[in-house]
Amino acid sequence: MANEQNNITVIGNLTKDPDLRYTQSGIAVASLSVAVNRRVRNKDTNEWEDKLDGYFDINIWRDHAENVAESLNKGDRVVVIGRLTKRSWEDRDGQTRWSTEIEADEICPSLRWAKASVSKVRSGGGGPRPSSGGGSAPPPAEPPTPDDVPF
Amino acid sequence: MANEQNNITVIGNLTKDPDLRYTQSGIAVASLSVAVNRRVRNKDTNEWEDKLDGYFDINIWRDHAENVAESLNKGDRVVVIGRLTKRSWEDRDGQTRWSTEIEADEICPSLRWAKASVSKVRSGGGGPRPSSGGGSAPPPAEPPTPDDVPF
Amino acid sequence: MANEQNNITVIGNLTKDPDLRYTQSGIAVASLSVAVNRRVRNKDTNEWEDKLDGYFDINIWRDHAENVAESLNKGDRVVVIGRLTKRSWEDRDGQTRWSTEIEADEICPSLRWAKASVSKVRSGGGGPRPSSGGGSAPPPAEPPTPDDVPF
Amino acid sequence: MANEQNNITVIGNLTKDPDLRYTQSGIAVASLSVAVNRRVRNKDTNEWEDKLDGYFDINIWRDHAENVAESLNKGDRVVVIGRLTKRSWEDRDGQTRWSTEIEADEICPSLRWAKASVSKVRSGGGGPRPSSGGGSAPPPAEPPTPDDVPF
DNA sequence: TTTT
DNA sequence: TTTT
Repeated sequence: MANEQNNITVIGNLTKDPDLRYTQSGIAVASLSVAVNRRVRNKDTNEWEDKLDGYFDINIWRDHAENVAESLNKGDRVVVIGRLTKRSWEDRDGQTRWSTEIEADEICPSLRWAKASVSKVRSGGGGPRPSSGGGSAPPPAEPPTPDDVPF
Repeated sequence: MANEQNNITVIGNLTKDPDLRYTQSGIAVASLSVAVNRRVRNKDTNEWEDKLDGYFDINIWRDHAENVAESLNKGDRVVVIGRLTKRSWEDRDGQTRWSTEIEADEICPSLRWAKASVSKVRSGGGGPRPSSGGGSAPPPAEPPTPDDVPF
Repeated sequence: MANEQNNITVIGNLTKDPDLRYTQSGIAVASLSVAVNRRVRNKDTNEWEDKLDGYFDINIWRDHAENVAESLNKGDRVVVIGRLTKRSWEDRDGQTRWSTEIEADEICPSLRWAKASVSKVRSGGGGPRPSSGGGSAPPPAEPPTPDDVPF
Repeated sequence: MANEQNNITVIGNLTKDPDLRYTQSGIAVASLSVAVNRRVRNKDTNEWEDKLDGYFDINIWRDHAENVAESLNKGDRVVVIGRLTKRSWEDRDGQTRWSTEIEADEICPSLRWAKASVSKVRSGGGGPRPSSGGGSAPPPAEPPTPDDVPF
C-alpha cells in the first residue's frame, strides 16, 4: 500500500561462494553474484538457448547474511527478492564510479533440481495417490500448456 | 511458467525528457532516467522522508518507444515494468565499463496526482453514489489500515 | 527491506468502467475488473494465441480512486501494481464466501497503443535523430532478440 | 520483453503439508496453502503487529511438485514466485464457483530463520574477516536504515 | 479449513 | 549528469 515501489525478483546461479563481511559496527553483510539467463529461441536452429541477462551483485544483511553464507555455494540456483539500489564509490584513480546492486530481502535455494540435495525423506507408506475427485474444495488444476514452454 | 525469472517494477520520476534514437536498422529506442525514492522514517524527527534508492537507466523499444517519447516529460511520475540487464561499453580511454539498465516492457504515467493533467471528463449525471449494500458479488472492501502507511 | 513480501504486477484490459464508491466514513474506493491474457503458442497451428489467465478484481483507494474513475474506461489497457488479499463476505443465502482481490498501489494506462489517445504534441522541429556515437555515457543498447518474442 | 505481465511474489508460511497428486495423464501437481502477513503498526499501542493478507492456494507442477512435496512441511516459511490464475469448478450443488490460485514457477524455503535446519557446515578455517578496504571493486555497502524497518 |  |  505504500506509494513507492521498487521490487525485483531474479532467479539465477551463484557465480562464486557468498562473501561474508562485517561493518565496523559489527553488522553482517553477505555479497553474492548471480548469473541470470533467459531462454530465447534461436531463429536459425529454432532451438531454445540460454542468453545471459547479466551478472548481478546482491547484498543481504544481518542474520540472513550469515544463513546465506552458511547454506549457499557457487553454482547453486537461487531465488532473490529485493530492491534495486545504486551507490557511488572511488576507484584507485580517485574517480567516482557507480555500482548498481540488489539489496535482498530474501535469497533462497531453488528446489527445481533439488533431488540430490534433499535430505528429508517422506515418511509415508505408498507412492502418491491418483488424483481424487472433488468435494467442496476445487479439484486439482490442469497443467499449464506444457508444450509451448521452455522447460 | 517459464523457469527463468527477471522481473522489476519501479515507480519514480523522470529526471529528464525521454531521449528517442534509432538503431542503424531503423528500430526506435527511447532512453529514460528515473529517480526512485523510498519513504523512511527519520529516527531523530520521527518524520517520513524521501531517501533516494538511485537514478536508474531505462530502455524501451519500437512503437512503445515513440509513444513514450511523445507522452512523457521530465518530472513525470511513471511506473516501469521490465527486466534487469547489464551491458558493456568502451569509455573514451578504451576501457571496458559496465552499465546496468532496465529493459522495459511498459512505462506508463502514474495517475496518483493526475488531477491537473486529466482531460477526460466523466459523462455521468450525479456525483458518486454512497456505498450500496451487497448482492451476489462481494461488497466494497474496507480501506487498508490507513494510518500506519506513509501516504 | 521489509521481511514480508506480497507484490503483484498485472497488465490487462478493463472489462468495464471503474466503479467508484464511498465508504460510510467517506473514503473513496474504485473497483475495477481486469482481463489478463498470456501469449501461448498453439501446438497445432504453431501460431501465438491469447489465453485468458483470468478476470481479476482490483480495489484502489482515496485520491487515486477518483483519478482512476475519471481517467479510465472499459477496454483500456492498464498496468496494475499492488498486493493480493482475501476477504470473506456473506452471500444472499447467508453463506460465507471468499473473494481474492488485488489492493492496488497504482493503476496506470499503458502507452503501448497510445497513438490515438495521446494529446500532447512534441514541440521539436525535425524527426528523431539517427543514433549518435558514444561519449562518456553508454551508447544505446541493441534491441532485445526481437524475432523470438510475441510482439 | 513479452507484452503480457502477470507476476506475483509472496512470502509466507505453509498452513499444512503440501498435497501431491497426479493428473490422469500422470503429471505431478503439488497444492499448497500459504498464510501471508504484513507488518502494520497498531495505532493504539504503537507496536508492530502481523495482519493477515490471506491464505492463498498455490499449485506447482511436474518435477518441481515432487521436490516441494519432499522438502517442505506445514509451518515452513517459503518464497513463492508465479502468476495469478482463476479457474471455475462445480460445487456439490452443481453451482459454478471460482477459485483464484497462484501457478508457481518456484517455491523455495526461506533462509531467514534457517539456523536450526541448516546442515551444511562451512569448511573454512577462521571466522568471518573484518570488512576490508576497497580495490577495483566497490566496497561493502552500508546497511539500509535499520531502525525504521520492522525487522 | 488454516501459518509464524 | 539528475526527479517529486
